[in-house]
Amino acid sequence: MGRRPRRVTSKDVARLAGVSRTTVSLVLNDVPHARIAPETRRRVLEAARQLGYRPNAAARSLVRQQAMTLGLILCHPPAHVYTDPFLPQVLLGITGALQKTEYRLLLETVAEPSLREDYLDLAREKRIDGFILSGPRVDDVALRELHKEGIPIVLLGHLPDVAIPSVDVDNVRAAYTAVTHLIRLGHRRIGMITNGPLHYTASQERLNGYRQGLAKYNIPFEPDLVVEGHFTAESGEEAMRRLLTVRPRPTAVFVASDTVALGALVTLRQAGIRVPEDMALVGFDDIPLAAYVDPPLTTVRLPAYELGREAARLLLTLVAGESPPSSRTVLSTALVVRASCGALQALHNPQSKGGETGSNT
Amino acid sequence: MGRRPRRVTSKDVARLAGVSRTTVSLVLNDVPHARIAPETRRRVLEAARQLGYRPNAAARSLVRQQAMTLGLILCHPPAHVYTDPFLPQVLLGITGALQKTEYRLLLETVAEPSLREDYLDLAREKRIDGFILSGPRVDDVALRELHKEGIPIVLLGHLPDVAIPSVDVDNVRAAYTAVTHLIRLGHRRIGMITNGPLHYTASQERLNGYRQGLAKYNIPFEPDLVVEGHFTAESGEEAMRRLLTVRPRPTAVFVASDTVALGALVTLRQAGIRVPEDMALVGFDDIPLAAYVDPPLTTVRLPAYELGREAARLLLTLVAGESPPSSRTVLSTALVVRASCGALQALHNPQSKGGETGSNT
DNA sequence: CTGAAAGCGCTTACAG
DNA sequence: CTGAAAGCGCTTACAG
Repeated sequence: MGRRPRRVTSKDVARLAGVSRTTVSLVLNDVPHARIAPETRRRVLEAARQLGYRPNAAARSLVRQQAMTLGLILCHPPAHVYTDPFLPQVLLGITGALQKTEYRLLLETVAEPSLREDYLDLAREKRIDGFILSGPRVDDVALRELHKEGIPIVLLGHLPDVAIPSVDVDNVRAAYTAVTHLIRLGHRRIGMITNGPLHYTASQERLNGYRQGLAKYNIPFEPDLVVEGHFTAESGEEAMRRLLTVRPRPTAVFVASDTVALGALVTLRQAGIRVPEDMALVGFDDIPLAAYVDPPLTTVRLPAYELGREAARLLLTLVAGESPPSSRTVLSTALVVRASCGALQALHNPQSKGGETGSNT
Repeated sequence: MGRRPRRVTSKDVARLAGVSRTTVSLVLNDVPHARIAPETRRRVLEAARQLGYRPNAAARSLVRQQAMTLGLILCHPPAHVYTDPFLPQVLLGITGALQKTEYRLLLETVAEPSLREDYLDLAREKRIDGFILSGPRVDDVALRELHKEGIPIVLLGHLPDVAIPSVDVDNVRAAYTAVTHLIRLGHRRIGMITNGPLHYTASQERLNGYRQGLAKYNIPFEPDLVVEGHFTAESGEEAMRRLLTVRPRPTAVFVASDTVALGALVTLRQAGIRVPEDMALVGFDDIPLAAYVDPPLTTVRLPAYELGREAARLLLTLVAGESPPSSRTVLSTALVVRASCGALQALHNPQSKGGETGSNT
């Protein structure tokens, strides 16, 4: 490590350009109503360039009362984040939307117990001007508090009966589509493995979609046919084992997470149950690898990149003080039909991997 | 959006506690040599609590000349980040290490062309006190410049002939282990699919490990048997197709990325080539799903969480002005033997599917 | 068209 | 043991 070079401040630039710091600031910030002589402007720009001057972010934040930083708060249990093949895309969507702006992204992961403290402080210290909260929980009181205080917040996912702007997919509808797809393929006895515990809004909603799908076709709901997953492939393995003990055995299973579905697939393989011949499977998420497992997974595509991008855009309008066009953005999902549901087989096209897609919106 | 409540500053706390702002600062920061009367301290603490006071981060940064923020710069092409099942774990490792500290994490993704500008500015604006750079590239000049200026930097990965502290695995050795494992199983004709283009240090090194493995056993290196992957499963599909045209055909392939290997697996399936009976496969990374594909992937485990954690720890000592115990941390990898390499079959593992267990020689 | 001055909210010598 | 004052590096009315 070398020694830090002397800091260069606006004072240095002013001196070199032979103007005041005011003028330096005016020029560098391109202040609208400031009329600066072209020659002066040139001199300032040149001096700044020559000195490699960059305005100090802290000083600027202090005077502007803006951190120029947005937060991304990840409220998932470690087990989830760990296997989340989804996060990178969301991240890319967010940073993509921020790219042309002066805003930067602060990342915070929140362990369960300390929910409150952490991002409350982040906002109160004015380290961030607003934030995206991924994986909001119903029991999160700090969140409602912050929202009341006027901190710009966007939920990735959503919360019932809270007016916080959100970006999400219609989980109910998506699950409904997945299940009715199986029903139309002739299945009447369809199991479900949830993606996570039911206090996660998304888990609950996907379960609702499953029930609505059954109801639509007058298939009675059987609690025994629903097993809870816990985000991991491992939990899918176990859930499927449980499901296989139910009699009569289901002929199809809707697994509300591809990662969990991969675990289920392993159990099926070990039990010598062929997919889709003996058991049809539909997943959820369309993780990048869903097309590459055997058999390729029929699943519901979640627009991860777009979710991140839209959340960031929404937050950007919020911190700009504008009111957003809509405070609840719902992006559409699409059923991606591959081999695991058996639909392709019915079409005598066992090789296909891309599959047909049908939008559900 | 409600209206922002009046900011509470140290002045408010001082007034309520009946002391000066100096005393407030002294108490709240627990300044070592300040002797504050217990009763005064209590009053200050109580006032701060009552008002929900949190020191303004910008003001604090300005006076301390520390942003209390560390950067994580992701220098991967979008295609890589997109499918990186690895990033969440690294992230968790980093935020875990930062949890007990006052440092926060700023995330920056860098698209190829604009390499220079972006994080140069971040550092020059003093928005970050130092950073972790993931995926350093040999042609990155900005990086060397910043390092010369004394900005604390830790490389996730490493660069030849640069004295920047780094955290990495020994890619050469890991690849060597993977390849010699195949050789010991009897293979003599072993192909390789790289994880990415060879200007990535890691890709180059894994290729070197492959060559060293062959050399050790006096197996001549054949350029035709090496095909470049590009981080994605799709690229693995294509690479394997190319490899299958080589005559005589390899009996085993080392794929330096699990994600890429999954693509290779698809090609093999489509060609009716059984793994491991007709073709043995060893991957790299041990992505969370490696154990859940068919056949389960033998691979090299990369300690993703630990890499993130160690990088953060190293950076923390650097920004604290201390010199680190070692400026090059090398974490160890481990060969994880599953079914795809055929080793389990040789042991008469009951799990293995039917078919001959013929020797691979 | 440009500059002097105040102020953002802290911390930290320096007095007392 | 505690307070008045300076200063971190900017921006922004306000004069001129």
